[in-house]
Amino acid sequence: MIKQFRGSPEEADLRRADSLAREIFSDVANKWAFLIIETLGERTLRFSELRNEVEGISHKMLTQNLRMLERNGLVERKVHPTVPPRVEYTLTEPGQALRATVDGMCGWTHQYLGHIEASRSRFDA
Amino acid sequence: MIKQFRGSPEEADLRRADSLAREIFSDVANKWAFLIIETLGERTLRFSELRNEVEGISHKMLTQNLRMLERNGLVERKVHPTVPPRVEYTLTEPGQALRATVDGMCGWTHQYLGHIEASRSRFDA
DNA sequence: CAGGATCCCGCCGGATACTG
DNA sequence: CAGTATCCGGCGGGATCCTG
Repeated sequence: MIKQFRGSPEEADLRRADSLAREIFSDVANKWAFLIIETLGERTLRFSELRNEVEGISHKMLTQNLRMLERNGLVERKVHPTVPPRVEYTLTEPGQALRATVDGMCGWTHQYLGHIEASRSRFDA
Repeated sequence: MIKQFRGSPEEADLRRADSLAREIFSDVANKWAFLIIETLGERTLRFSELRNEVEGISHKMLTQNLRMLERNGLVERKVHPTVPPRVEYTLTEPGQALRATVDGMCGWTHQYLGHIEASRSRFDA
């Protein structure tokens, strides 16, 4: 990504920004994060609701990814101090922005389902 | 995703399509695949060129992901029967379509870099 | 109900060596 | 140069138990 500015004073900053970008990319570009974002959509859901709707996710993976998303400011975590506790998750504005991308990928998947299935059959032969 | 059509004759097909979609999603929604797609862009690159440009990827991960992408019909693999061998990889049309999504995510990352960094600092405190 | 802590198995993925 | 095969350490992630 960085090819120019070799040795220039801006270089250090650019490298930092670049490595941070890569780090964020690694965090977020994972299957579970995407599915969570997609499931949340514009709704507000509780932990257990997410657990039920994101098919196949384990307790642990859900908490881990929610923490990660919260840390990066993509979801807001709201705790209601009741008993039993009630914790709600909502996409923030950056989260919503990313959701547009994830939506795009879902659309892509459905659009090319046929192509892909055919390609697989060809390849596996 | 599937809520309607319970018990209808279409149900089986829908379930298949759905599970296939999830499978594709799991395949493709991973860091290395994204970075490879992004790196390829509109160019045609050799194995070793990819290895150099996709920073930090190992030999093994590169081959694995290229195979996966080829199998799903996202990249075309062209072998030149010369010695030494020359193998070139190019995004197919479905691959290009997905690249649009990945590009979107890259843009997103850079756009919200500041927000995210700030959010992290807050969270880590 | 939300979620930390722990245990532990499986496989992910890096390093290395070998073929065409 | 591109790619397969093998080995193996580390951690990913599931299952389970425990708190507020």
